[in-house]
Amino acid sequence: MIDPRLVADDPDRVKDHLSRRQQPDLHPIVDEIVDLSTRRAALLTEQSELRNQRNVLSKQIGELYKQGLRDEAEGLKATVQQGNERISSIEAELAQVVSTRDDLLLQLPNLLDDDVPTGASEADNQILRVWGEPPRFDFAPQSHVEIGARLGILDFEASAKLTGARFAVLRAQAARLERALINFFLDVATQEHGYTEVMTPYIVHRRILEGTGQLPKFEGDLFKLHGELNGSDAFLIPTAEVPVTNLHRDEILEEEALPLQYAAFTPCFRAEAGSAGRDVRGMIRQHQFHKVELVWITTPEHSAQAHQTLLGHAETLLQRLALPYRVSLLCSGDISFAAQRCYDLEVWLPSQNAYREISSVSCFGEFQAQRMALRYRPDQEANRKAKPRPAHTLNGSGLAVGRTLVALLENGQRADGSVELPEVLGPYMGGELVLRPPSA
RNA sequence: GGAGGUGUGGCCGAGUGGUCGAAGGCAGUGGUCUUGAAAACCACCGACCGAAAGGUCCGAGGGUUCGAAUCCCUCCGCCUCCGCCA
Repeated sequence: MIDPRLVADDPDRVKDHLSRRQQPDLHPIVDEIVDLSTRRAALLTEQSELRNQRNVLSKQIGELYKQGLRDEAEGLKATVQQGNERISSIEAELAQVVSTRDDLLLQLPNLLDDDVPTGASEADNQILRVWGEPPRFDFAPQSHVEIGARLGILDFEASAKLTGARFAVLRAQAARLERALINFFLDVATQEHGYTEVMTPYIVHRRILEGTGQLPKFEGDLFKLHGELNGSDAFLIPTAEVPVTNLHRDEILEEEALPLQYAAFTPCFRAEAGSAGRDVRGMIRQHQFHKVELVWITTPEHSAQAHQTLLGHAETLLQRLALPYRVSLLCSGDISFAAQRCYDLEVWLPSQNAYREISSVSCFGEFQAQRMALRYRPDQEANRKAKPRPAHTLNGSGLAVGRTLVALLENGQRADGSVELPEVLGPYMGGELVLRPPSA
């Protein structure tokens, strides 16, 4: 979340960012937070004074008893009891004020980075560069659905039997290709780009999702477990970002330990609420898909550079796979709730004659760190205590596995119905780099 | 699922309802000593809120009390045994 102090001190700046995000309707929330912060400060001061009085008097009572001065002690007790009543009412109001303020704070999206272009929609995103050439076909290119059916490796009828729409069954070479991509992505990340691989739970508690910003606003996008798990509401993760970024919540990391770089393969579960009718066919938009996610935890001084590095890591993967893609910088109206700056990598899909998102590389600044109490202690000069500061977090897909598989099938398709895969996957596919129909 | 135990500062580990934010040890930091290092010795050494005074934090949340790390309740984590299971 945004630093509560910043909201209180410079509400106009916050409102300006909300306007850029096309959300001026949130302005009243800012004003409310300012009021609540003022009230909170007053209550805190009064509470602190009363507690001090209680502590002082309680000590006196103890001593009076030791000296056998019971009557004097009883008199003080009455005073303390009176104070306690006032403390109780202050505490009640304080709890109310703080929880209301925090609820509101959690609803505010992140501040935007200066270089985020102002715009209303996807159409205003800035295309930064285009890599590779969309392949030319001397036949009408088919979609991965047709290709997969002809090869007998994508089976949407089977998945429909199991769980209905927006699921897929992968067979034979498709299943192997999915697994190959996972391993390829993880190997590059861990062996070349310095990431530590982690495997995490795929079910997390509510507060974990609040930490990364999916909750409280987007509960409808998530699959929620029925009933509680270990004492809390629990959800299927929509991305590895959630468990991985939260790995160090409630910690204070030493600056010299930063940056932390994690790579995680997980399935991702998304309800896809509100996307009815969009991309219903095929593997583009699924309730369950696989993704390798790259996560950074670093300092405010290094996060901008880290963002570029991370972007480069994701791009490397597309380049090795020889998939044509472009990079865009999301505008203020299209960028997600928690992000401060975000690049999308979009891969070329011949069947759609369009670039489609395959990776989203975001810098969150301290937004997530504030929410999850993820801090670091800056390197300090001798004898000078350095206060802990919120760390900066980043993440990027590296890459979405299902969509990569789709892109490979569609870009690698040939007139005879076979598909040619890039060289780099050789070791992962047992050297079989051409997928052929069963009869061929 | 059944039974029992346990949860204190970076780590280990004392702790009685009252002056405990918490003994002691280790680690760490600064210093004395030394040519240097080690050893020894001395000092410092948690976090949060606050301009400050001061306040809060002994797994979490409630309760009892003038006062709770210490008593009571609920929850969570960890450990051991049994059962079940990949």
